[in-house]
Amino acid sequence: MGTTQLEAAPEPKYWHLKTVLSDALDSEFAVGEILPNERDLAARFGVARATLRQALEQLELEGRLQRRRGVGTTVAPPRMGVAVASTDQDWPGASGDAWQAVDCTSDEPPTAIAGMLETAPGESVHVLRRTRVSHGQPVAAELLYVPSASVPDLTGIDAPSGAARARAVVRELQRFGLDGQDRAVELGSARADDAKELDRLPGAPVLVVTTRYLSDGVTAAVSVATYRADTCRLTFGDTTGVEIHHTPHTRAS
Amino acid sequence: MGTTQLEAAPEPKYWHLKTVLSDALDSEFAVGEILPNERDLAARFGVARATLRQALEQLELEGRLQRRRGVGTTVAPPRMGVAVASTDQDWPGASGDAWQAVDCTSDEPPTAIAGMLETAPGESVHVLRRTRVSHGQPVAAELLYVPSASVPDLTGIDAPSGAARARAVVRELQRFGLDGQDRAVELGSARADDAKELDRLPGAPVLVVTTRYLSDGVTAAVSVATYRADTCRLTFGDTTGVEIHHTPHTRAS
DNA sequence: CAGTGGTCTAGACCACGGT
DNA sequence: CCGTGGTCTAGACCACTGA
Repeated sequence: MGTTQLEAAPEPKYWHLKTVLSDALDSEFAVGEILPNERDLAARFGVARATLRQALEQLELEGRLQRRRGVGTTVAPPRMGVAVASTDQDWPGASGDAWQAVDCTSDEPPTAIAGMLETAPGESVHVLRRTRVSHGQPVAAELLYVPSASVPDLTGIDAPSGAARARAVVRELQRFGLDGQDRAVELGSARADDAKELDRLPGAPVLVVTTRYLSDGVTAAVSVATYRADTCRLTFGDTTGVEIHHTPHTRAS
Repeated sequence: MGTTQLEAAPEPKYWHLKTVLSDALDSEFAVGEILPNERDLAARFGVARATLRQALEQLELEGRLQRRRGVGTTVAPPRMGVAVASTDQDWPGASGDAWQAVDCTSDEPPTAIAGMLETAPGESVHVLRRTRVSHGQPVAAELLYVPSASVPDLTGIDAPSGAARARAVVRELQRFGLDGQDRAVELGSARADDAKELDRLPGAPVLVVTTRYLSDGVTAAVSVATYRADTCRLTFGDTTGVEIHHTPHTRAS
């Protein structure tokens, strides 16, 4: 027999702290309420501020807290469900979608994008910037790459750039048939420009949704959308509006 | 005193450091190569170890690095594409899927799950644990909740628990028609049990995929799958095997 | 065993938001 | 201006891995 391991597993302080805080959030705080500042909290729990911050960071990552410099730490509402794909596949800009065109320029795409678009090296494409707002706050920033070949009838548009041109490009795109979409979701950290759009600090965790729009068997456009990982739950499927009470994750059963 | 302010950079040190390291990874290191240890790296860049670690953490979050205690920091291969949904919707356990049944118990589900299953409070359901391996390493751990009503013909099965029973439950599930699936993806941190399964530390960032299986208009089962966020890119759509060269994110355009 | 990353401390200063 | 969270330092010890 021998090794009866009771496993006196030394749980890290910040991990235990996270559990304690999480329970406190459930029982003693209301959504939107402001927590004591980090220095007070650290003193109250008898740990260094860095340790306390490690716990807060995890809770923010899980969407339980929201921290803003100069303001304080508040209890976050449950993550909002954001529909990424419906059963019926549509071009970007289909009527009633939640995206707002911001700008349109012409630029050389990153190599990874150029590879998906199968454009020649150095070839410029239309680069649309769009943002998505849900429940009154920005949830996603998107860069939509559209090769010139996908919007041949754009010559008549006078606006050389800006939101007006962006809408024109989207309008032209919808004249084509859409064969399908390929999507991928991965974790990333917000670039400086996206972070600004999302009202977060650079490096904030984001869910990066890369979508390839297929028309006539070729990639007609590629979209890279970065969603705030702290506030969003991406939904796929038919009943996008269904309420899921709370993420079962990180909660003890 | 560290703050050498000759650089007109309001950019945080760790952020700049991350960029420098990222470029170095592209140009000077091969996949799998071991980096110098954190103390040496910090000294080389003239920063405290904590600051260096902040940069490494971000790079690990983005899937560029892999760190293992007692071993070192290695250059991670590009994220692997993991198919989460195909066009044809299937029950879990459909022939040829990548999941491996591990265990099956009967337990009361978390309240959030019970809400989706619309089971009575306190009612026990089958809880299957499955793991998913891709390219030789574990990528996901799943808990599949199946109400007894969804598998009425399970009485003949002798195995009270374990992998054999898990496979039996899955087999019974497939006898029903599948109306559709609802999926949601969100960021979470690995619970201790999932972390062990995924060969990561507790708290590691994971992509939580919650799937609701609909049959005859009711929720026949709910699955909560946690994917390693550092190594996985979740793919949705028809051409799940398509190679996407590199995440365009976090790379300067 | 030695070396690695993981945790933790007790300070300090900075950047930002609101008053 | 003050108070907040964000960044940074220079140590220390612990837990794990592999030889």
